[in-house]
Amino acid sequence: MSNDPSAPLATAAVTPKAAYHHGDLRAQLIAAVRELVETHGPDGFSVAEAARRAGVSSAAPYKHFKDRHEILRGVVSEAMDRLRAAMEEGAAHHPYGSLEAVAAVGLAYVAFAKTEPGVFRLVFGLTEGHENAPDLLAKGEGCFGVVVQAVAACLGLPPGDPDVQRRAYMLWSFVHGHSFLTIDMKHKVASAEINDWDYLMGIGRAILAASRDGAALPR
Amino acid sequence: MSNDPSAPLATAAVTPKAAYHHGDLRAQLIAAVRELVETHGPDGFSVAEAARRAGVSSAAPYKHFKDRHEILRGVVSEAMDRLRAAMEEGAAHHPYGSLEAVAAVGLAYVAFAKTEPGVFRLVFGLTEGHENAPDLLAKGEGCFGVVVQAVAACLGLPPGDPDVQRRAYMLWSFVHGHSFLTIDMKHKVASAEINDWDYLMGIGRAILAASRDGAALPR
DNA sequence: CGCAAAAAGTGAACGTCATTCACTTTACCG
DNA sequence: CGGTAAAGTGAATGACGTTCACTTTTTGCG
Repeated sequence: MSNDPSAPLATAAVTPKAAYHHGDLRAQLIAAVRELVETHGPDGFSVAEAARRAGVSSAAPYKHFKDRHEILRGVVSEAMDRLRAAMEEGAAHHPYGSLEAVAAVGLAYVAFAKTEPGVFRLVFGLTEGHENAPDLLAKGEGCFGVVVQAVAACLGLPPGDPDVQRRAYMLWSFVHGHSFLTIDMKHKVASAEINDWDYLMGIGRAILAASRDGAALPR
Repeated sequence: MSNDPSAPLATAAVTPKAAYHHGDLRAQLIAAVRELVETHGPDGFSVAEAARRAGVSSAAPYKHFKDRHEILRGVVSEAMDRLRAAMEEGAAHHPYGSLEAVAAVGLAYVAFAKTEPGVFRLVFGLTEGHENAPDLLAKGEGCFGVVVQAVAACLGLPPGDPDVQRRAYMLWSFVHGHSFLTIDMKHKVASAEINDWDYLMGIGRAILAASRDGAALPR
């Protein structure tokens, strides 16, 4: 739902429950909050300011969201859709099963973190009201699935293979950590001059190449 | 400063600027905020509640901190001291230059994240008022230095060697990502049954063992 | 077509919070 | 011993989150 980030301004009955008075507020609120999170950090957002930007009263958002947390969850949900799409598109630009495809998935991940650091942090920092949100869990699983699929194709193994799962998790840890350290600038030693593509190709090679001998592989 | 987390309750003139009326409020506020961050998440903390727990009025904290952000920074600073100490202690339990020492540093890192997930997230999620905080940057550098030193000793190279820096950064990315994914439970596939020690030893071996041939090493 | 019910939005209200200010109280130092 | 500066108080201010009683609009249906 709400797959189009830029909602039409005219009187469009997109969904039966979306355009009574305003014109799809829900989506506009999410967009406003996304902007606020990006510019003022994950904490520097307020329902009031989002409502102000959408041109409605500060009570209007509560017709579409139960909490402030639910608005955040909406932003996260939308962001995870975009992240997954970016990862899939990255893989699609390279031959199926190639190491490049794996690296491209990671590159899309890092690029997302660099482009939208505030939202990225929000996605992986949400703790308040998200624990029991099955949709977000499922989307996280979906993102991980993209990695798993690329790794499985590269190794020529089924996605359910535990070795595939383990290597995919390792790659994800690596890319996730690199993304966070990059946007945190808690490194400034090596990361600044790191070429992400070379870095990711190297990591992928190190983790996937060991499949044949298994010597340097953990466990 | 304020190296003792449990401040004495009696009238103790620990520092000339610490025990006029209350009894080292500053430290008690930081402790209270640390608790709040841990139980209610990084956002669910308020100056008022911290002051309440310390038994002072809600205006008292502003005699010790400029902002709420400055309190957070205090918590982060103290946490980074503890993190670094834990990493050093981990390394000290193993022979100097051993692979085990490197893994122990990582294990301490992961353990910290597991023990204090809220504070851990705060440390690496602080974006509001921390950009120009040279002390925090320096402490982050200090933590990274522990990794660098262990890696340098293991490889028999000087800490300034670019190869050491690069490998240390890779290890850090890995451990950082694994820590985050663990506490986020954004994995639930493999991480739950992962034995951290074996995992970290394997990672260390994979990244440091390639020093001799360099075949599977990135770039 | 016409109307009732539900959806969507408003404005005021309440309690909480962050922050400031004028003020008291207390410890220290010359 | 008296002054000064640190440490703490309490009230005030403005913003925010959330609720509530209310209006307005849309829609579904007889």
